[in-house]
Amino acid sequence: MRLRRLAPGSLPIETESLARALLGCALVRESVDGRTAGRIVETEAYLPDDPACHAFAGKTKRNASLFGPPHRAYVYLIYGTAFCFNVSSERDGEGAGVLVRALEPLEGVALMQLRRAVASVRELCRGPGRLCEAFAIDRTLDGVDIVGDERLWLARGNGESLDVRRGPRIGVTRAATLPLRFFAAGNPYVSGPARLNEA
DNA sequence: AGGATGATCGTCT
DNA sequence: GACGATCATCCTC
Repeated sequence: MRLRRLAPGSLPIETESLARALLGCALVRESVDGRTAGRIVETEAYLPDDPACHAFAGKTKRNASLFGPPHRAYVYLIYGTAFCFNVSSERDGEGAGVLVRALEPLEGVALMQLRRAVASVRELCRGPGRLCEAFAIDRTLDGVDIVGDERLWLARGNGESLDVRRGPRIGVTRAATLPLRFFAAGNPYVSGPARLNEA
């Protein structure tokens, strides 16, 4: 499959715009075991001065990537069991980012199945922790430049436009009602409860 | 040094 | 739908 890198500078900096722009792009992971790729179908924006954003309480060692230049990976461990992958946003020095919640598998399905021990293609990357496991994304990739890196990078979408909807973010306890989750309507690879994927 | 917390997942009913 | 696993990180003492 032909995967073409995003042109440098083609992604927006502002958080909500970035969350929208990432939908439809392909995420590509190159590892010693081979390549996996998937189309981004669900994202969540975590804004500056957003109580739900990890950057809200200030810069720490863990969340430093959120405060760096835009379009860097921010990877962290949640509940001791799963990694979550984000793309940093806003200018250098400002803490914000976009969580990637679900991918539609495009390439390397067998490798994903090996890593996840799950046969169902639908479940391979349906959820932030699942996609990180399928793509072997962990803290060693924290901070990489998602546009220029060789191991983890973004590719252009295939041109077909997605029907983008928005709604409340999943699993957050603070600022729970803000409609900052973006997803492709009707796409079976989108995570979250069905009732939130209709509107 | 110790305790609370959490942007999840898989399993069970 | 409910619940427990599991641990890096951060805050407080």
